[in-house]
Amino acid sequence: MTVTLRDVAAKAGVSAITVSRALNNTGYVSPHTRERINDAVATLNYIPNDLASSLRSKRTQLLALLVTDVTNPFWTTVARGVEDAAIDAGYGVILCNTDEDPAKEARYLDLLLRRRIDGLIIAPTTESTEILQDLERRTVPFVLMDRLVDGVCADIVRGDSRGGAYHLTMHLLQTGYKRIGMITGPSSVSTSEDRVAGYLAALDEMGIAHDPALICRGPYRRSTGYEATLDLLAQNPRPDALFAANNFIALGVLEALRNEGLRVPEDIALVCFDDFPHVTAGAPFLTTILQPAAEIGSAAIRLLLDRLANPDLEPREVVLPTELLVHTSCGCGKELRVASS
Amino acid sequence: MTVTLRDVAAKAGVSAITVSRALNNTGYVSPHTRERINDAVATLNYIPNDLASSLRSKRTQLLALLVTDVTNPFWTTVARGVEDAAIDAGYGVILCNTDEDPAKEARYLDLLLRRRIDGLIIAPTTESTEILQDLERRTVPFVLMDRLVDGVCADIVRGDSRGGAYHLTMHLLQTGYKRIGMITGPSSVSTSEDRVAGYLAALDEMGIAHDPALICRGPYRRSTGYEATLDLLAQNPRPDALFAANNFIALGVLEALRNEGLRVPEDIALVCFDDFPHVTAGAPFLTTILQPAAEIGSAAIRLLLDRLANPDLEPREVVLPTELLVHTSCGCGKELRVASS
DNA sequence: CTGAAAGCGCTTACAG
DNA sequence: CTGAAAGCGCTTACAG
Repeated sequence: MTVTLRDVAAKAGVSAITVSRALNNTGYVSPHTRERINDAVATLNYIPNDLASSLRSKRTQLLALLVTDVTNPFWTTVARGVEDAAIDAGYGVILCNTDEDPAKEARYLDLLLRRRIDGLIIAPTTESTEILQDLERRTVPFVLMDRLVDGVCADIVRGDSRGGAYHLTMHLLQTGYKRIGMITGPSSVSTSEDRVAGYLAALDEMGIAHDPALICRGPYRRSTGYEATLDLLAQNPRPDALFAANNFIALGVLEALRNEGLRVPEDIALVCFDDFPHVTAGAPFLTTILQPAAEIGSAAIRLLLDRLANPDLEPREVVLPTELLVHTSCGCGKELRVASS
Repeated sequence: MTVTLRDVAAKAGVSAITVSRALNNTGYVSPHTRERINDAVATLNYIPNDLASSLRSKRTQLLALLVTDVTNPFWTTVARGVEDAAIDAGYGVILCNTDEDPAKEARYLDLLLRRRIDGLIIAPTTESTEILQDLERRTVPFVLMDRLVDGVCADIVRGDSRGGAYHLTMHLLQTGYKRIGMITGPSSVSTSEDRVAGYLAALDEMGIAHDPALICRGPYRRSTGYEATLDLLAQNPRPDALFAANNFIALGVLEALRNEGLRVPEDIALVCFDDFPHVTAGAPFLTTILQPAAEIGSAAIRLLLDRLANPDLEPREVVLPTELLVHTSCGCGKELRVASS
């Protein structure tokens, strides 16, 4: 029923291996033979069976990318970078969304290992240590992305969270803000603590004592921004600026401020990490630290390919610089200028 | 090196088929044997090879979803609906982004057929006819999504574009707007023409002659909204309301209006299809027709599973109702109330 | 430049 | 309830 290599070989009057060699460009095939084979492939409408070839060759030419939230444009942009770079290298990419859920992550990983992917890029959830150590034991090639994990020594690509947070905080301080509320992710996620570290470093450099009550933590979600903002606004004295450690948190902050009747930046300043590029189209909705999402993706593929080529490589760390965008318009006509540089 | 079924069988002191039966719950295995097998699996850290089992059984338990733009939250929500429903049924889903590019679509399809996916759900690009007819010839089970294609008779799930556009237009007319500019997608995409049809039906019902100059077409992109808005604003008399046929077009419209110094809704009204749910969080940024994206996804899986179970089924069409949301806030504090119902 | 044989790791189909 | 044999559709390794 389905056309196989054997059928093509019969039609072309050659052996199966010769067809394999012609189609995969592995080994020599005379031009005349090649032509006959191509004709046979075309008339029979042959589609090779990658299951069979992968089973035999022990390579699938398939990589996987596990991200923690596909609804976040940061991650879709990373995914685009990964995919483009992978295709250039002749690999396909399977995109999986773990939703920050260790159970989902474990299920996907099991599925992927059963499919015998050649390697994977993973933005770990908050409890990935064991899963990753298991991968190390199985010598599955993988690259960490965005987040470091204690006890796991592997290639990693990430943005400069600490540096970015430092710049964002400095920007606020130099503009004259003094009491900056920091709303960040879980303490178990390295980006979250790195951003706190950058924030503290800037305060320190400017000789401002830091108030622990100004630092709020929670999942990288809208609700975290909303609730933390209400908490921070209840403080006395209340913050004159807020630092949202990611874009979703910033949305929650905006919502809470609106409900409280506070305007940005007239009543309170707001800055954040990442934005919503397709909505804001190059004009971030707040003063923002932008991470080079697509480059993070392509760098991860580069590390992974290097490792596939040479499994004994020492683990490497790639830290990509961030960009401070001081801004301006929210995409709907209302000006949200926080400060100018 | 890698642990195989044979190794597990040897360790458990049974044959390979028995292990296969135990792990797949196919056929009887005595409780005692099963226990020994489970122990062996655990101590050997066995991971089944799905390539081998798929090759033999001719089923991969894998479906594919081709969408035209993963950066559009409408499609990520659809994908979520597809994936959740697929997992419940024991299938994995491979998500592919065609970017409205027929070449990319063809490349993905080739890759997927080589991997022998069991079926696929496809939101076709503007030139998919041949590719889809090829799928029909190969009897690959597939379901169309969002868009009909001329000359292709297949299962399809879509939102009620015509009905939604009718309601949106009626809403404007009943609020008192009379000259409504329509900015829609390419005429080769069925949703685009359905939305025009709904728009025309509403005008007709209210006894308003339609002006062809008020209908602009282009890709479902921001730039289309931007350019068409400038064109429409140059008309005399100029429109008092604009209808953006999708969310990205609406962003371009907003940008153009802002550049022209026009406020929504004081100077001109604006309505659209779909919004940016994660950014606006339930409060659409404009008066909007919402399509039930997740339900479109799960319905597609249902049709596809039915077809896998029974390939001779007559093609079915599922049209899901849309919802009119009259609104309000743009997510950054500025009110964009267009009209009230 | 081309081929015959063996095998990747499973499951099907047939027995008992 | 369990097993021996065959085969899914390719590619590897060895020859010529």
